[in-house]
Amino acid sequence: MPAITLPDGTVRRYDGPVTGTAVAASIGPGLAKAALAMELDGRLLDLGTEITDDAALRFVTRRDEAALGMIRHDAAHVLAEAVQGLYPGTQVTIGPAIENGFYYDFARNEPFTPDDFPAIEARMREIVAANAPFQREEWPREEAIAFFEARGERYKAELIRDLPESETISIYRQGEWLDLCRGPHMRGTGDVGTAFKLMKVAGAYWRGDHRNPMLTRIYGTAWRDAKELDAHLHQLEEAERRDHRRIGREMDLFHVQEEATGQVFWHPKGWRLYSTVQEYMRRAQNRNGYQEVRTPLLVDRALWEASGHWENYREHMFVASVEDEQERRVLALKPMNCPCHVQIFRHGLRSYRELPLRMAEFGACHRYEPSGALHGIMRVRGFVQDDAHIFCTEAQIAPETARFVAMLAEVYRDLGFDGFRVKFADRPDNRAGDDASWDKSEAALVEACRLAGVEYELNPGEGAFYGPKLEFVLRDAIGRDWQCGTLQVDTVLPERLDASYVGEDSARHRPVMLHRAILGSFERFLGILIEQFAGRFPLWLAPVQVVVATIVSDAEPYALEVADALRRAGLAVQADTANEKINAKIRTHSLQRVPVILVVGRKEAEARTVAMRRLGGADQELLGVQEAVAALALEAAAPDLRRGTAA
RNA sequence: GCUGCUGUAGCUCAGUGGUAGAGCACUCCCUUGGUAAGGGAGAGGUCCAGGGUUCGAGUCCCUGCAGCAGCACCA
Repeated sequence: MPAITLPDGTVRRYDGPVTGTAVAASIGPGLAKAALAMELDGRLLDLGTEITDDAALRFVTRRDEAALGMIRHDAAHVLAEAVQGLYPGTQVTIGPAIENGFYYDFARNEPFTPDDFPAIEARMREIVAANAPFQREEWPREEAIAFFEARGERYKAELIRDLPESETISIYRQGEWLDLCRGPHMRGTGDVGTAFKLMKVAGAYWRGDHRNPMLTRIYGTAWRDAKELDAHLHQLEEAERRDHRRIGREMDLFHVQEEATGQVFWHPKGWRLYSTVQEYMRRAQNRNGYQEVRTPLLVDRALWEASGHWENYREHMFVASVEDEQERRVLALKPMNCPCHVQIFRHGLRSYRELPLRMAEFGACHRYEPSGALHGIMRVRGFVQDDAHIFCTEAQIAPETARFVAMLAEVYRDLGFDGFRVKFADRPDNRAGDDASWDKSEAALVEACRLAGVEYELNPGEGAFYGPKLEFVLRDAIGRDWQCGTLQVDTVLPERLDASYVGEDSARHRPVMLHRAILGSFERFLGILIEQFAGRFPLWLAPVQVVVATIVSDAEPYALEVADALRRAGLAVQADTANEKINAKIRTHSLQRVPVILVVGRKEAEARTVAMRRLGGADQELLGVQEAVAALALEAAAPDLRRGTAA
């Protein structure tokens, strides 16, 4: 006699076990038509599942957020059926729903290409139109293995073999086709709808392990209706329009070339942007009690052996060797700054009175990243970290964490980001240090988060090899997430490199090292910043802040005078006195995303005024020269400096 | 690193085994104009590199390099 509680609180009683389909039908024909699946005591289930006990029930309809995942998962099944129908001999493996869509991994000797998509999509639409019901069956394990092996589906057979004994082997049929699947599914293939599209084809390792064979993955996107699909496709276009590689080229910020793969040639405008951010960061660090240092790029391998990097990351380090009659020395370009900072800390006796000691460096690091990892200026082999190490006592971990999070929040806000999330990455499989010290450092970091009021989600097993870390994830203007900041608790490196200080008790103690960065690397962060603003930077960050454009050549001397006044006020200004019409000049500099154009013609030259036009705006403002210079100089000040002058 | 795709002028891209193309950008000339493209002329090429097939290769094949997408990696 199940009693079923609906979301509005009403309770319906049934004489015996009843399916979700029957419950929906007993409530009303509208719901019977709309219900795709159900949530029973919070568990998403097929409508066909029998309800035997008292439970809270909620029906999932197409409008429900939960429907999206089901549409995508079902679409993956439809894709698999379509592919096996069109390309016999292709083995199926797995096909989950993912953010924005789904994929399915196939094993086939021939690769798929996007040219195959129209045929596959057409077949998928036929399958959807046929609306075969999804039918769940439970099979004995051995039977299932034998079935898939007989069909040559060795990946499926392997999956079943590796399922825990306790797991029920469930099979979902859709018409003639079937697949091993945990479920749940909607009523039938028709519920997938038509708002899907195959997107790309790519290789992917079987079970995500690079030692396994590579499968062919087909990605698709799927939505509840055509409007959502269009919005998603539009968002992808927007992301492409903002691509930092494209904007970097269009605005002449930087380039990369074969002779220095994975390293950036910063052009004058790009370097101005870089410098503006670096100067801002330097001021932020100074305000927050950091001492800036500079350490060598090329360091003897002995130090990397001592730190453990040689053992763990040798193949990802750039190694240099020198030879003379006496000896051969092997050095490596530093892949990180920490061991060098420890050398400064170790130089001379340190007192507890000096702690916490915050040592910062804009540290140029080099890592031989795998070729496939390189991406524009976001993932490179030569980069500069806004790195710092805080040498402190265990008791200082919490207050230093709080202080760091406050600094990071201010920096992100100043640089134009609304908010960030925090992830807590705990001990990885491959790690240094014993479990007791991991217990201690993880507990310390948890406590620090509590004291600092930091809420986080867990990112299990993703810590650094020497300690747990907090990861700070930015969300950009079009909703993409970027991990930039980090704070890591390290008790291993001070031990390995023998860092110590003299305590109040006049005995030697090990400091804790907090590794921390806010931007991560300048290269990556500037790439993110470019995409965040789509190249339309606020005035203080813009690499060219003002263009003074003439209408007639008679205004040229005046235009140069105005540009000079702006330059002396510290603004990045260009004069455009070219033999072009003002329309063309406006267009050129607007495409270059220059925030302010000052137009000067005969009238302005005579009245000593400028006509100021903002990027994207249609109207203009007539100002006196001095007035314009003063206003722009004020507006172009970095946010921290503006707060300073306002205070 | 792995799978697939791509590499032609500064940029975006055409190019059928038979003399290397367009638009934009660039230079010069005309034009002196009022807020997103004025007109004309000119210059610009190791067709990624090396090897092979062929009477003949930008085009076909092989190797390498680089880029793109994804996977794996990311101290």
